[in-house]
Amino acid sequence: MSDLEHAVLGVIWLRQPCTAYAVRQAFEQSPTAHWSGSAGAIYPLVRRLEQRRLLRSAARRGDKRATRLYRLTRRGLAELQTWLRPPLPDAPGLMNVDPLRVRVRFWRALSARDRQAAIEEAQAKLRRQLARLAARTRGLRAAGDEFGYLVGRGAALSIRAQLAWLREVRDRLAVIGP
Amino acid sequence: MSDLEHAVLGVIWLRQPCTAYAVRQAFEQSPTAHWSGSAGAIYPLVRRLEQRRLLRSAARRGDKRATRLYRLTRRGLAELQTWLRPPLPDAPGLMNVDPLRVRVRFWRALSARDRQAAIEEAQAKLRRQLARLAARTRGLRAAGDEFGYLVGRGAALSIRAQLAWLREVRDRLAVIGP
DNA sequence: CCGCTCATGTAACTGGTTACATGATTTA
DNA sequence: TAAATCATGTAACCAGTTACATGAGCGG
Repeated sequence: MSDLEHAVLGVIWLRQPCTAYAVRQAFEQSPTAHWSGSAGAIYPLVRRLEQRRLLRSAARRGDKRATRLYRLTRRGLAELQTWLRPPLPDAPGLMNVDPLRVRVRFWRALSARDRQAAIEEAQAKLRRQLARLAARTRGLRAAGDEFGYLVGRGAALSIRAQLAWLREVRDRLAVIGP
Repeated sequence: MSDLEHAVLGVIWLRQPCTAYAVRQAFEQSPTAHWSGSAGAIYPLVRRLEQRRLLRSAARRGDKRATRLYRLTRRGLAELQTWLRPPLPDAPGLMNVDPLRVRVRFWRALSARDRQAAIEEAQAKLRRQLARLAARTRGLRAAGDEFGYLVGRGAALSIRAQLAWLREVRDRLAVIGP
């Protein structure tokens, strides 16, 4: 089972009973762009999870649409817990993937001016992202969503690490020149 | 064009002239597990890049195999630079994806004991990864690979941020209890 | 000469995305 | 009542993985 399948299980567990549409929104509104929450991904996936008896569903009463409300079965919760508990994926699979870092590997191909510009743009975008995230995270904390808050903190620390790293990159490149 | 295609362009630019096989190894040996560097990905991709005149290739002299040595064309280098220069992807696409953070979002489904165990395992794996990375990065610095070194520093800072975050998670969960 | 590494390749599959389509319900 | 949102779905596509196959070159 893929990480997306497990994450969907998790989202439904947090919000149950909820529709597949609500799951889509949860992914669409997520600050990371890793999963789009596209209809073509979510609806077939949710159906698969129900066929495997990890989810069960019921029609929303007094709704003439095909709307279905999903909940986790006991097996579904067990599967979610197995995914969350040790053993975790190996260290490489645990390391996060940074699209900025991927690019910097090849910055030798850039002029000093272009590097400078790239650093400044990345800093600006990351700072804006950090501000958005902070607002969002405060809301979660106020709403009593402890784990949502912690995840927000993790994202913030991660962006700060990126910013600190960018400063290091800037300083070092200034020293070594073109 | 995908990030992998651009990254392949970058790897070849750094090592040219080099074989597609060498590109595969570069991805396989990378500390992140994001791209496997599988044959089924790399060989067709490199051929595509050559058809688009971003790469050119020649047979290795005195080698009766089908070995081909690739270089970037002027267009290939221009394409690489365009990818590296601003505008960068939007902030969400610039944020890194952390498989650990994804899981913690759902830790409410875990008992206090299991959370504790998960934290400890993650810490252990991240510390080991950090040690491996440090050794590797020292080597790059010694070899005069300035950008390789900086990327290693970025990865190290990122792992340290993860570890700092895990400490925060541990402390906070200890306070709020089950 | 045997086994390992170098080197290329393909077929079947998987796990998504994009784009489109439909219709019920709610809100201005 | 029109527009926006809720809600589900599918077809075509795409990028990348797994697994397999082939063969040259090289070191012990």
